[in-house]
Amino acid sequence: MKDLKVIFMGTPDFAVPVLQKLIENTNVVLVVTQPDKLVGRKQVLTKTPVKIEAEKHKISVFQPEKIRKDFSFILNTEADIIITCAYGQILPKEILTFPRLGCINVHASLLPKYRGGAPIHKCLLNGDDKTGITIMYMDEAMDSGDIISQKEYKILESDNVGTLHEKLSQLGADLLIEVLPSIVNGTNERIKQNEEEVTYAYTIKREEERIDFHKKGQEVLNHIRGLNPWPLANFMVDNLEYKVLEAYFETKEIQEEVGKIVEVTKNTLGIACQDGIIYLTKIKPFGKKEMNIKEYLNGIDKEKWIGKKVGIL
RNA sequence: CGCGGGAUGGAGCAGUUCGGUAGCUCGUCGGGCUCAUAACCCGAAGGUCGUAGGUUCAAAUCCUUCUCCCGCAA
Repeated sequence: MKDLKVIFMGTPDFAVPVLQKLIENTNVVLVVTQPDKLVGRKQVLTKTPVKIEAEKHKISVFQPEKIRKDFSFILNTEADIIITCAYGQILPKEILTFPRLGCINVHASLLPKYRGGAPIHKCLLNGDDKTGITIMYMDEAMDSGDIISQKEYKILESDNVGTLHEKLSQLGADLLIEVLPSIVNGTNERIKQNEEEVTYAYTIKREEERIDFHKKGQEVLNHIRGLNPWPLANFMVDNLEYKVLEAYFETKEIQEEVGKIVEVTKNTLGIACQDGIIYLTKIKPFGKKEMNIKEYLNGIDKEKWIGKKVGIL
């Protein structure tokens, strides 16, 4: 496959293993990625992870602001196939119909479940026990094209967004290389997505990060896990935001009001939810670094914390 | 120069408004109690209060500089 001319389009860390595998196995002639952006408090102009990887291998990089309008450069590049993975922009029809072998996407869910930008978060938020990777043809709508191949991944108790991210991106890269020969010689499968089973995983909104203690304990834990290590679940106390990294749950008869801090001891901080108490174990208070709950409790007046209401704005 | 929070013994914090001997909760070490303990009691060590300068009889505290950490917004 070394003579296969590939244009790769992708942006974040998740796409990097895919690019690496393509570089190893094919001839990547061009990498398309999002424009460099000013990042962080110091507003440093930062390259995307995909761009950094591409430059490492001296592959030319194209960064259109809006690929919908600015795509002639791509059409003038000689290529057999376009492969995308978390690129971040919708491709215009002109590009989709351009390469002779088509445009292929690597997506981090078992389509038609979780079309969209946050499939990894979503499967954890929903407490799914499995997810996976889909290799698919692209069409004009988002993640709606025909499926070429899928691989399941059984979600472990210990997985969070970070670990799943890592595993799925590796799995995606491997699966792509596995099916690529069949795509090249036209023997691959091509399965339509069942429109009745479609669900969406939109990018997480700011409001969705706040913990809702009206829910059941298990749902709260899913919420915490499904946003860890990014962007993190949070709640408010006295108008200060606390992010939650880890917690556990105990079923209990609850008389207290939901969202109230019902237990503060040397080692534990418990908040009432619908069917029990959520005990926080690792948090990150506003302006501070992340720490074990025990450390934080050393510094607060425990008496005053009992009975406080956790704000659900 | 996008907005804001922070830096105080090993950890987490208070003290800063209104300058006047550096404190709390833990941890560590030693001792005691106990069948035993992550529990309890007694004692000890450990800090030039992020950096540099200024004001003052006197600065963690007031003024200025710089560094580092964190959240938001992009």
